[in-house]
Amino acid sequence: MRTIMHVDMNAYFASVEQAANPLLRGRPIAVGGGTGGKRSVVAACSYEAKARGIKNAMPAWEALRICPDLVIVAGDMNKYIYTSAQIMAQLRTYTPQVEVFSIDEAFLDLTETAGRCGGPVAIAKRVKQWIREKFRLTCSIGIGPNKLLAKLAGELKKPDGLNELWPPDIPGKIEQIKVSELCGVGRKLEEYLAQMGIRTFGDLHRAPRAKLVKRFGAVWGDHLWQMGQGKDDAPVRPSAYEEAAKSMGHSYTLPGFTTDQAEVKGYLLRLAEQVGRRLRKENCKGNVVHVSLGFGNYQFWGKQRKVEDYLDDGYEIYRVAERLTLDAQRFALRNRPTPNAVRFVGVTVSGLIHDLDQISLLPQKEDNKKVLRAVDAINDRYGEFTVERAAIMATVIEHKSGYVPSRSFRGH
DNA sequence: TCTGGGGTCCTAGGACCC
DNA sequence: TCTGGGGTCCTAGGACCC
Repeated sequence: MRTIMHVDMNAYFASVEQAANPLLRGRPIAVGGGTGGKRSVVAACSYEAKARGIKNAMPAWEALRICPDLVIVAGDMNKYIYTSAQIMAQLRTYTPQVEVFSIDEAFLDLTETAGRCGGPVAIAKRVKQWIREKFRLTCSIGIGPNKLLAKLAGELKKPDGLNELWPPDIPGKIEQIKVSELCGVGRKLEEYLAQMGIRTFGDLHRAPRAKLVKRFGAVWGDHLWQMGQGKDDAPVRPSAYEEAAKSMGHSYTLPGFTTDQAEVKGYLLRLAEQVGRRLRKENCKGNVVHVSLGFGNYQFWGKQRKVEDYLDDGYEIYRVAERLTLDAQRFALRNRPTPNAVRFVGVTVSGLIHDLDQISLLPQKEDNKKVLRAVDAINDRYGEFTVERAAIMATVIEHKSGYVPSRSFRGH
């Protein structure tokens, strides 16, 4: 049997901010996410805020309504990445088998090494102490025979917990856990399972395999059944084996609705340029362009097309995306009382190939390449969109939208 | 009560080829 | 001429995660 440990930082972003600033300690605080302003959401909140009813992903305006003295702090991603990297490095001193699951979560396979360090519980205690002394942060640690049970074990004791879950505890100790606590069971699946009378882990444990397979298909049905038995074969995968990205995209929610085609195209171009820049930075190209528009009321329209060439030039990506949106007009006319009232724009490129310097297929025109590299260099040095195409500038000047491109972040 | 942003994986149906 | 079965590729859409 394996020995797996799951380390989960408690209220990570918010705790880092409280550790850095004594004035924030003991107070309900939230770290803002999204694009900022009215549409921003709570990316992470302190336990004091949780006690007041604040939840992750809650819109900022709602959070302030519930808790007027909530302190909203602008996130500082660099700080979180820096702290996280040091914690992950410390975890690797116990085993090289560390899977960085997200910025604030990791799995360790201690099967080979726990014996030498006095057992998994002793390791967990040392990890918790190190993190507390070094960063003033707490974490929850779960230990079990696989990732599923290790994560669940930690989940049961929050914050600052240390808990074990082994097969004899199935389903006893976790009989009453809601199925939605399981990684992979979201809102919809929870709903479907409830229709079958499956609400708790205990219910799932007793559900016949055939019934689950019949309802959810061979892949998910079997997966759910395995979970119900507390089984999980998934290996801990060290980050060295991290797979290359399969798609890259950016999206933007407008401050309000717009019916102005030119404005929509301006956003489309801007997003395409962002995607292109990232593709070049990561030294890859893609040959499938996806575009999606939101028309309000959760009416989303999307279209994708595979193209002949592999692209990393934002303007070329834009041209494909722009052509794809021609259909969107018809969709909008059919589905919306107000035609073309766009609220959301997204551009994604997939079908990625990586490490182009070695492969060097589909040579681009040399001077065009040089221009792109020069623009990249300037933007790398002075910030995103210091230099952009004239069409984008026109959009910005015209609408003064206050658009701030931002990479997303969120922690739990 | 309602559009945050960036991803991955799975299913299903149609087109096309042999 | 009509029909079959198997495989692959492409697109659309849904669900979920952090």
